[in-house]
Amino acid sequence: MLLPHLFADLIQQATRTAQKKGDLPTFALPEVTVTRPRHTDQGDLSTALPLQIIRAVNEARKEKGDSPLSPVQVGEMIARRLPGHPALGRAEVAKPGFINLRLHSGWVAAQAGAIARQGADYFRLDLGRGQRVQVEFVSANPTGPLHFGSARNAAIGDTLARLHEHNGFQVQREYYINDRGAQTDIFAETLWRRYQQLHGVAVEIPADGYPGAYMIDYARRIQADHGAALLALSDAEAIPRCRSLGLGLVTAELADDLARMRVFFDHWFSEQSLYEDGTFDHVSALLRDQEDLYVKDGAVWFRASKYLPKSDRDEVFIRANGEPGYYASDIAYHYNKFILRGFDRVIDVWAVDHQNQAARMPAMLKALGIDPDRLAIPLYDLVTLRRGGVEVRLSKRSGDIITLREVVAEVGADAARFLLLSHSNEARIDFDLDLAVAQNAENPVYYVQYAHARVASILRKAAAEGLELSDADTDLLAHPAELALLQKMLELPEVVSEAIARLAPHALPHYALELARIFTKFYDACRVLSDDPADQALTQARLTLVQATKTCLAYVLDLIGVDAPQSM
RNA sequence: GCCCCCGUAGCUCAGCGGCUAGAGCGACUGCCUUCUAAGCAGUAUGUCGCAGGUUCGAAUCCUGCCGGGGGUGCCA
Repeated sequence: MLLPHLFADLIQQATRTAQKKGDLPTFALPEVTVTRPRHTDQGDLSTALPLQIIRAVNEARKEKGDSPLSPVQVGEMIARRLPGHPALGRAEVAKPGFINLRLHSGWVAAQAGAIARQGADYFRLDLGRGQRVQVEFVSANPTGPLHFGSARNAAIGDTLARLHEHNGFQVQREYYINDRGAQTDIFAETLWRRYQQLHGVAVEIPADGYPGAYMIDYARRIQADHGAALLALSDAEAIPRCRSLGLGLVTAELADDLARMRVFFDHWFSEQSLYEDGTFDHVSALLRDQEDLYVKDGAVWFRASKYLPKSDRDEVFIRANGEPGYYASDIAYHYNKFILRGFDRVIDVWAVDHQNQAARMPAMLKALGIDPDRLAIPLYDLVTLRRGGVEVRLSKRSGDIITLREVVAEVGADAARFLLLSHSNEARIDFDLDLAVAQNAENPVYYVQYAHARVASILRKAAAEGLELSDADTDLLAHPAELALLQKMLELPEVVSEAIARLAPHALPHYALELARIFTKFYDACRVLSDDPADQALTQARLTLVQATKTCLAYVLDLIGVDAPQSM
């Protein structure tokens, strides 16, 4: 249980007791919230409950003819009735009407031993209770290399997946391949023309084709595998062939690019397969039977307005040209996710330019009989890349693109992930690549990694001196720097829980930085290893603390997919 | 026009109802015979875009305005 929840329970019990004993009048209590105050002199955890209930208290007292109480008096009445708990230390009531609670320092110190014993399990929560969750992310069109914007999607999606799989969910990472439709057609034709050009055929790529040099690379690879064999084919035969060969090349490349960011997918899902295995037909029939489809202007429309009372807008299901629109694919796809594959929960990670599309998803889910709350769509803003202050366009159609691969090669997967995850999803990321590289050594990610390397170094040295981690007397951990370090570790489950609830991982790198800073202060203030035999017990206790720190740092770094080095 | 996001220290950004607004970078001053100085200690810096409102309490919620970005039915 999260510490704020535990303490909220204690406060609630105390308040009920105060009511039963007649200190306070009886009335319905609001939900008790306990928060982490900003300043240490305001306790480790704090609640403003007296301020929230003061009106109800005094109204009830007035009816009985009693004089009004101050929030501080109410706070004291509650604080007096607090039940005992090993984690609970002192409780004090502060000025306007806060109850500020301290953790019991002996209990805090003992957590060092618990963490060292249990490892990362100490921090894990069973939020999912085994629920199956799918995280679908990146899913960029398979028409070329990933540009740097996709790196943000990759970092967010993968970290959301890691957060879930460490905290009680069964997770599947999926990449949705848009392997049908106009973009794929143009991609296939461009590839075919490039292939022909390699063999000296005087043809041009389509006017709206893909001009990037990478298309020539793909053509070369087809040439390497098949020589001139395709030249004998007609356009009608060659283009589908090139589509298939090209998609194979691109998806392999996508997987390779993403692997360089430590992102690995469990499943690559083909949009086309929805049309080949009958899912689309089945969903169409289903909607038709529900009278959710109608014809207008030569197109077939889905009656979305029926399911979204606030909207009178319907969606094109099948376009006038007979081709299903993307919304149709999305319906079939989500039918597949929820009904055919039975995920309890699905997370689609999309960029903000899909905001309207995201807003329309609940309509289809309701039509399919699926609770819309089972689908979550975190939206993140775009990444603007600059080089020497000049914006570098990431556009896929411009020919000159900055790829994910290039940037990762330049700044490294660790720095890239840490940086991309440090911003809230809604914030646009705008950074200068030259600056990022120039500041390489000053990058916060290295500060965190350095802290981990120092921790590892101490433990290595201790092992070399024959010291073994054993049952230490953690009561010896009483230095402010030691307790501050433990306090920070104890906050981690709250950070994780919040990140999952909001589908927003950005607090994790910030937390990692804070933890690293507090460790480094401890490192500076408290010598761990000592030659003096008289210090043996303290050394043991501190080694336990260092081991706990290693566990905690490594776990957070694992969650954000950043390496935890043993040395630097 | 309408909808969504952003506007917090010189820069990049956290904080999004709680009691004295933070971090990193940058600036300035000290600190390496001791477990990694990719470090530590200290100093300086903010009308939290503007104006109202709600609340015991607002950077945080509501309304309007200003500035930036995105979206707006047969592309995805």
